Amino acid sequence: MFAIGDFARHGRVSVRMLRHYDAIGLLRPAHVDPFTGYRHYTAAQLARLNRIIALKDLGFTLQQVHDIVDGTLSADELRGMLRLRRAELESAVAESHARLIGVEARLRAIEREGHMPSNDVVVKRIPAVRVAELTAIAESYEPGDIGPVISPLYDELLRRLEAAGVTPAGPGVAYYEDAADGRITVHAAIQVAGGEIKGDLAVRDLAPITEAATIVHRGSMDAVVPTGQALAEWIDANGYRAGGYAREINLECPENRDECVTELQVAVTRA
Amino acid sequence: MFAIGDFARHGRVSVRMLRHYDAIGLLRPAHVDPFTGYRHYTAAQLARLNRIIALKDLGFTLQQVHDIVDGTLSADELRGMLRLRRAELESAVAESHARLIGVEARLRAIEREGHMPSNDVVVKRIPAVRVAELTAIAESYEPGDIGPVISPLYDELLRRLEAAGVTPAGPGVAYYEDAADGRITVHAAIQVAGGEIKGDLAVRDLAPITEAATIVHRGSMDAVVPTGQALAEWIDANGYRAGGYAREINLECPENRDECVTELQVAVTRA
DNA sequence: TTGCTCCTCACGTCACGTGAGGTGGC
DNA sequence: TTGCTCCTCACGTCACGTGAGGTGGC
Repeated sequence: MFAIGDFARHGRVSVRMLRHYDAIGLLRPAHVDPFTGYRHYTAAQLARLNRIIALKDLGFTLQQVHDIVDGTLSADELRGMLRLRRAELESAVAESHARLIGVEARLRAIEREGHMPSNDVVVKRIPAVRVAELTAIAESYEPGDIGPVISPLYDELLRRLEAAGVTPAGPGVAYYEDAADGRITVHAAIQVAGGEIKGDLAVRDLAPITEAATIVHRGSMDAVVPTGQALAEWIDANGYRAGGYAREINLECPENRDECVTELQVAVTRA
Repeated sequence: MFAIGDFARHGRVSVRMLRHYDAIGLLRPAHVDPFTGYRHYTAAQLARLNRIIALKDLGFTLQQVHDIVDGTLSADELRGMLRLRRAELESAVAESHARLIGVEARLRAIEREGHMPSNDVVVKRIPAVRVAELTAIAESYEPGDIGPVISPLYDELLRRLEAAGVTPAGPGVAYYEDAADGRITVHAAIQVAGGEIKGDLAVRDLAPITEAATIVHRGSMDAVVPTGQALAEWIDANGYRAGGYAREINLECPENRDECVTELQVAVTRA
């Protein structure tokens, strides 16, 4: 029989852990003195303690350890738990690795520029969104070619929405597709509620994006190029690959165009 | 200006998170209605939110994010934080990977044997320990050759300790080294307290073991071979390599030799 | 009037670490 | 008598999730 301190020493665990395992019923002392409350353990219980520690070291919760050690799990259920744990660990490795890539990219950036990049990229899921839209063709993806096309498109879109008695349900969304001869199809869209829309307007559901790299651009869209470039560099440095043109979410655009706030969203996949 | 719900939607965070960031001073709303307490955010604050989320996604704590975003950290301090984070992430990857190896080893064992191995191996640090000991030579590492050598050695050791007026400070420790011609030096040792020991006894400090794979053997040491084998198999299946013979810690040995409890400890390194 | 959004507490999470305050045996 | 070990609470950790209970504007 060992006192709790000796047992803890042999098992390389803390006394507090043994008390905790007692409290949750995972490892009850072989004997407890009814007067003093002192716990006593047998050497044979060290095997059980090792079993517990070994499973805990695999990352199982104490509840799971309890189920495995004392539960009446079939071999199949055990296999299932181990497979699940394996999958979780694979994700954990992948996630830590992705973070590592991100930290290393920032370290390189700080070496290059002397400070951290001030404009931050976030990867997130974008849900599907219903929009009303008008489209037109622009000569190229240059801001100089896009601006003159998309501005009147939005003016017209808002006019028609008003005529149809519809109030936008969210921000404007501009997006782009390749057209023939290197030209670009420009979509001037705005979020609307679920129902039907009468009048001269196309209603579309934009597909959700599982993983979109996003960046916030502040100022006129005429000056979006450096922001777009920062986004592209981040995507490259963090081991992603961009798929297509960025969506532009017009979050706010007051009188002064230099105070507009736009979010760029581009679908990405692991390179 | 966005109400908290809209701002949360655009930022893909929960309303609760925004309230939390307000509470800890990480992201204060641009405006709070003095009557209703309603929080309002500007689109421009989305850039700050993204900055926060991006850093959080690298695994920094909110306190660290706070320091990075608002603190007056020099480029050097920033570099230091990123390097530390990098090191932490490297360990995290290694740890998850080691766990993954362990889970996979168990899955293979369960496929092979239809159930989980019942005898569990734990890797732990063994601190240095001071022992008094006697040594002798055995013909081989076979239990049949070891037993007859070590038993009288322990009898003699205990006799001499008693003669010297010393009480053991811990369990017996047997360990082994290669001698000439394939023979084995047997050390029959027992833990003693720090002071001087008079009399006919060698006192030695056994070196600590940084990483020891350990297993608990129950029963007579005559039947230790399968336990030793289970330990060796685990070491192999989990990507370690054993260094030398196992130490045997005699935790408990009552009259009935079949109820002895012994821990085997063998130094390991990553293969 | 009914939804919807917003608000402020406040508990729960997970596996213990870390005191506080006190007792029993050498 | 002084250390040492043991005991039982009970708070703190980290970043929110999740009700409970209530209010303000369309």
